[in-house]
Amino acid sequence: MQTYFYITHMQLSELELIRREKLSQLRALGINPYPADLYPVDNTSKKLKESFEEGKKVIIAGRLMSRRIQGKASFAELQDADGKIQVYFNRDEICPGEDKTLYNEVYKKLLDIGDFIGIEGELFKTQVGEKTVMVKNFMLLSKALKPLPQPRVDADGKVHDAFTDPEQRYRQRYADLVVNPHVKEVFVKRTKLFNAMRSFFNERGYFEVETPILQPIPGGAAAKPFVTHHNSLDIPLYMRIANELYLKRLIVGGFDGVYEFSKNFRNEGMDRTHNPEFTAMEIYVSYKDYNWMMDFCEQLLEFCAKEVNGTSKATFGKHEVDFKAPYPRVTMAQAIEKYTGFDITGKTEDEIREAALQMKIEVDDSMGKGKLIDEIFGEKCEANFIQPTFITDYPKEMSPLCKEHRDNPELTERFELMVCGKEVANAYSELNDPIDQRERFEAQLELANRGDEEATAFIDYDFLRALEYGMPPTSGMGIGMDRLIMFLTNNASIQEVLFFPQMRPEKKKVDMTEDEKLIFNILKVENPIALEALKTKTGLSNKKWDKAIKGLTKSKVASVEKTDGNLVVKTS
RNA sequence: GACUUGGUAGCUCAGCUGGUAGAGCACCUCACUUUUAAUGAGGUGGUCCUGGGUUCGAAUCCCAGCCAGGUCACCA
Repeated sequence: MQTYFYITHMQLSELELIRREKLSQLRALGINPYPADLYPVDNTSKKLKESFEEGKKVIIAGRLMSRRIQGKASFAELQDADGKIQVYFNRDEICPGEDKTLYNEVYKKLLDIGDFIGIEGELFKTQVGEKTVMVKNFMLLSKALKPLPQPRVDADGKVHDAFTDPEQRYRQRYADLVVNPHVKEVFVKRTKLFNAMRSFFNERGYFEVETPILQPIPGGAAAKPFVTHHNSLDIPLYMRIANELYLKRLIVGGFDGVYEFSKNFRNEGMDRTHNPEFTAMEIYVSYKDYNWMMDFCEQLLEFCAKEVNGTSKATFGKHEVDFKAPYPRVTMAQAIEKYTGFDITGKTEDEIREAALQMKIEVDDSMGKGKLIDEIFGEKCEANFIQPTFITDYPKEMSPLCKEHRDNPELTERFELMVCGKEVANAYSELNDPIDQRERFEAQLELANRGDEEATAFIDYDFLRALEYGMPPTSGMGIGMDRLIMFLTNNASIQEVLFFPQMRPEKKKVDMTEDEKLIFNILKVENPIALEALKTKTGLSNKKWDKAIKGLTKSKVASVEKTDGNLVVKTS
């Protein structure tokens, strides 16, 4: 028990120990640092600044974020959900009587930056004109035991000591949000985007639904799924990689338009633009085609951009992007011809492979015609589309869920929306011919067997059964929500737009090293013990011994004492 | 996965060819009743990411590993 106590104490920094000490001093004064009572807040920092009234009585609450103490008076900043406001603590205002404890002890000595406090006071303006709350009474609402990072802004608006280390910011997003208002703003915009899309769809009568996240067959996209296991059914289940096939089942079931914000999971690599879980929005509307969906998409995005940023324009890195509709529509063949000079129309697989080789694009025998075209597009064209552009009419082979093009059986009625060289949306005239769909699934299976990792290796027979009951002509679209919000908030990294991006687990620091435990176990048997004897018993090398015994004495588990000229080790 | 940069106090960072670990802010003590990066004086605070190696001596050099960022590849 004792060991545990000392070790845990060792891990606390001086600042943390001081705050714990303050905690017990507060309790000694009869102050509960974590009171249960409701605190009757009637204002926010934002409201106070917007509708300022000299002398108005207000009750606010928030975190203490900075303090400027000048003896018997002090200015501080209180931060609530809306921002910060200056508060003024004056000893004689807070303690009108003889007892000045509340100011001298509680406020000056026992409060810390980061503590939540409630304040009753009156509005006034300082000599410099700063809108301020004159504190008449205050109450500790919650004590902070860990010190926050403290970025400060100087007179020129320059930020000093900003909390910037990405690892710490992502692992401790709570701290990031407290001290970095611009980070909070990103997530406010994220939610605005979701709300904007919802209202756009709802106004048009489309219906928000929920479909399974645990699926027996992971369909609707080509991606490696996470596998889990259901105990009582004793079957494998997969975390969804897409929700497409379920939403189409609902169109079969008779809904005119359904949409879902779908948390998807893909067991693939992580990088600046990929997180294992991410959010897609998928919408399906019956009796429409992909031409209609392009109109719908550009109107949707213009609306969303304006709702989020107040303008259709957005800055992304060095690019200025304008989401104002309409967007250019370019077929894949036109795009390839424009950027490579090669016309793919009517060419055989071998001719295209030859062309790709001449463009120095890596190809292999597992690649079919569609895959080759996709490679050429990805390599030579994609990056050129900065302003929102619809790329249309993808090769059939790449699009197993998409209806064949009405004018060309080698193509499909599909578009992707490119922004800054990246895909933001993907849409089809949905394939609703059950026999064609079955053949496409089988072709995918064959591609998968041929070694194409992107091809789908599962056939969802229940989905085919649904199609056999009849699905009306339907157009569907998926939008990568994380990617879209990256564009709208000018963030190059997906981690900046997710509250809690996936990270490798933090390693727990061991309380005692193996060598320290070895020494400690000997001490438990023989205590005190001569230093030389102890060292011999451990059998440790000089270096290891030195390190281990210093570790123990430092954490005050053991101490070395000199008695009669002999060094003796004993536990503390 | 490859390459690359980094990990030193609560935060931001410095630390040269190896020689007793530093600064600013924060924190603690004192002074200061309208300041705003408040101010003045004094002080405390370190597993230099981890583990090996070289060396009389390693934050520094070498090897291996962990974590993170970036670039590229792969992948939606």
